[in-house]
Amino acid sequence: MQALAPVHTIRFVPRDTPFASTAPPQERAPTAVPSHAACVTCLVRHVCVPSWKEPGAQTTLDRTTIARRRVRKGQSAFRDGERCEFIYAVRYGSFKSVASLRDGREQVMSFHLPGELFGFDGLATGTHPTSARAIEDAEVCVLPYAELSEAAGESRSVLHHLTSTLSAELVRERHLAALIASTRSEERVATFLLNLSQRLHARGYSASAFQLRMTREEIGSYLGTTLETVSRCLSSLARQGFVTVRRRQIEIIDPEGLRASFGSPV
Amino acid sequence: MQALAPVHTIRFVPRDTPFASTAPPQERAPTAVPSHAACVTCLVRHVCVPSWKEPGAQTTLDRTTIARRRVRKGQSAFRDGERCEFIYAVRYGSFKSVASLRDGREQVMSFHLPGELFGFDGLATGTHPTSARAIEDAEVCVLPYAELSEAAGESRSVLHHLTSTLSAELVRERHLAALIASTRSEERVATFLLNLSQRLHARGYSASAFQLRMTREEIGSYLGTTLETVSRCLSSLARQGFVTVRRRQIEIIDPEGLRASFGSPV
DNA sequence: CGGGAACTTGACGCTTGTCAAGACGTGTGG
DNA sequence: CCACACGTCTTGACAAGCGTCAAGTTCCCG
Repeated sequence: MQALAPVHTIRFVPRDTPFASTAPPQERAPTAVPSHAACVTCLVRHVCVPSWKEPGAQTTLDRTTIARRRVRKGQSAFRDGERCEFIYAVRYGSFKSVASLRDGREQVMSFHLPGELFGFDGLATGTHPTSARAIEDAEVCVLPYAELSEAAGESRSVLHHLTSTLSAELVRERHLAALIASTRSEERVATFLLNLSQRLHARGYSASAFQLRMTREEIGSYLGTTLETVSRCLSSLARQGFVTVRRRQIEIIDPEGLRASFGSPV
Repeated sequence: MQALAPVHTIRFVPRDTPFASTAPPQERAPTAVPSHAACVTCLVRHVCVPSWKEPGAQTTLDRTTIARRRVRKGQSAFRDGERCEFIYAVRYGSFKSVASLRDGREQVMSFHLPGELFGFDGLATGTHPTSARAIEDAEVCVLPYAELSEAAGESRSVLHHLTSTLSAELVRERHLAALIASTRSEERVATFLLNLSQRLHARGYSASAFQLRMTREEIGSYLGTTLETVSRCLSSLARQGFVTVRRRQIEIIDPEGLRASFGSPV
């Protein structure tokens, strides 16, 4: 448990690092020195909640202790039906949000990569409608939502970031629904790879070479198809020379071609 | 243009009114008397933004003039690419949110019924990613987002409603994605009817008999299928005795059976 | 009353789901 | 260190679901 302090928006993450190891990525010395230890060394702090407020401002969040929590592969950050009291920030590792279908199957609703926030789906009812399960060993920061909300009341900047983040989530879900609704499975898989690539790139990793953290089955569930079809589509994309695929190791060889042939339809 | 005043949460809408006419539903005398004329007579005020704040509180919104705007069938409340400056509340009529696909087709992302808010998708980037087109003659209240945001900073209750509304939208989109991803077209159509029924019921209309405001093609686009398949599914559901369908006039005869056979998979 | 939009229904073929067999990789225990 | 077992992935064959094309009907609006 460590208190949170002002952190400015600084990019210090090395670019073009392959997103390959399951171990936490190496942390480097920041190029500027924020005042508190907990976030200073965090790989993803420049997109995280502490960077939301006006530089120099003080909010409730600054007086709040923020827990870090290890979550082992297969364990949940929160479960379906639990009260929604926290927002989570991925420090390293990856998560999936899953809903339990009546027939016992699981529907994957989204994936959460390092530096991304999750848990907003419980704000509406106060109860999480999904579970957030780690798909590899992971660590999260646990932000009490009451304090975050309080900070939003104190700082226009925090409020703005909060609503923007929620709206961005909303748009992402819409894109997914539109993707599934309007395209064939090969295009869905291609778009999924481009999307992963872009998100990893935005976090300082390589956009062209990365390792999938999820199984074919999870991708299939997410994209509204089956693991066999995902496998076939990956093989097909590789045969066409857009990517190379070796199990979970992906290399995007022709991103422009991919975008041109399958780029997001919206 | 009329100023907005405190409005308490009052249910005065008659229940079990068929959702049939395209004309604005008749307005009745409220059972309690809020202090301002503009919202007093509004059919949907008890779910609208003015009801968000603490009873008796004053916020920026109370000093803001709120425009009403008629939108004729086929016209847009806002277009794809426009700056997002307003949130819209449907007074009467219905809207669809559509994204333009690269190939020129249109993807329907959601429908907005009387009493519902829309326009939140533009908060993330400041620009609307979709157009909101009236699918029948409609009227909206136009709430300046800057003032709404300001009011959220002033009132915890407004802030809470704002984030809850955004989160609820998020959950709705997720449900849609999950529905399209995990079910056959007949189940999608059945779920769509149940969802419409529930939303209309929540607004005081009949849950069992209503009129579709959208074409088969729009439903098909929304559900990730084609107008022909929608038509076939409606016929099939009718043949099984769950509903009666006469063009756009829907009657849900066996809601329990529908829910049991096709009820939302999540 | 006429024209067109919206809808229904049928026939056919493509995409994809399902079932099955086998390959590859990884972790575990002898 | 090797063998084995299990999870994951690939590929093939077949069938079902649904998209596409087409023809005809109903309804609404001018």
